[in-house]
Amino acid sequence: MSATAAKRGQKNWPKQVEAVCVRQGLQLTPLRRRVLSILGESAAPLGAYAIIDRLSKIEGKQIAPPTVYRTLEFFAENGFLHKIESRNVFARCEHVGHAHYGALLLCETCGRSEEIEDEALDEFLKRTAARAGFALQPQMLELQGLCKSCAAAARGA
Amino acid sequence: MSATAAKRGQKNWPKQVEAVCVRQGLQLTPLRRRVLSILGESAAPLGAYAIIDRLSKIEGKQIAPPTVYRTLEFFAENGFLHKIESRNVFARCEHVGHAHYGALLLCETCGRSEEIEDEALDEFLKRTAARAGFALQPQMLELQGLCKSCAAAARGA
DNA sequence: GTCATTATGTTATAATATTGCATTTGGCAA
DNA sequence: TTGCCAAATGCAATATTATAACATAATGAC
Ligand SMILES: [Zn+2]
Ligand SMILES: [Zn+2]
Ligand SMILES: [Zn+2]
Ligand SMILES: [Zn+2]
Repeated sequence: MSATAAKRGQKNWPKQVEAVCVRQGLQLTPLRRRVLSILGESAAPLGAYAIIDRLSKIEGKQIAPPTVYRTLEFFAENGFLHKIESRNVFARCEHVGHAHYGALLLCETCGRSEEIEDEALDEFLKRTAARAGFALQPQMLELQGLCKSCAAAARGA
Repeated sequence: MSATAAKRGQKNWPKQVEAVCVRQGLQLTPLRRRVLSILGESAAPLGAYAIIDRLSKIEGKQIAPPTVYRTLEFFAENGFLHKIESRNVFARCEHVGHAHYGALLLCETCGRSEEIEDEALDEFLKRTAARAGFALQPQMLELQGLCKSCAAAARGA
């Protein structure tokens, strides 16, 4: 994805979420809108406490963790957000409303994540796991590496 | 892998670790041996605080977290242990001394983990990520699902 | 033995996340 | 409208996971 496309995705994400909420009768409350906006503006996925801090600034008073964790849970349950378990951060879903076969590509240098959909990957994994008698759940892989620009920078250095 | 083979692996793991330590001149101290034995006897991967509790029982006094975290770090750095980031637990490496291409298959029901080596999987992932301009680090995947026996039990239920 | 290095002990604290319960809000039926 | 229920939020306490900082002890090289 180009940098332009990434920016477009970032800008559109709150609107996409709002559209799905309207369609499905989900309450997009003021609190949820504020958290949506915080997540929407971040270049890289955010941790819960980073969100708590920003929200507290906006509200002008200290917000307690459960407030934010519950909001994040709401977004994750409804497919708007991915929790990245290997880093304890939350990333916008870049395919709101789509089926999810694929992976999150996580850059170790800049912290950004990119989401790819790939049914062939899903199939490959299922077959690989099946050889060991294992039945995989549907899931987003977390793959660690370097994004295009950080890899280029590393080569240049 | 059969249940018998799994049991063999479990029994042999401390000995394999010891052999590698001797070969590489790594100190297998009394503390490390005790932690090795705790990990060697567990059916499923253990969290740091589970290890702290068991070790404290064995030693007859409360062991502090850094003691255990440092021991786990030693095992992980030397390729004897995998930290499972999605669950905050530590699993015996089932291929001590081998190259690592592959995945940890994690059972959501019984908590056990199984390690597979698969160079083709590694290749597939690299190519998939490369299409997005991403350069993957070598890494063990974490794949969530049901192990053979738990999947069978679930079908039977 | 001296010294440097590695390993362990200990205290405190950081970072991440959840429980439980009180209060408020929003939707809806009588 | 009013009363009610369910969903959402506020809030305090606490649980869980992990690290920092510094002191002491053990080990190995010379
Ligand atoms: Zn997604
Ligand atoms: Zn990057
Ligand atoms: Zn391994
Ligand atoms: Zn199982």
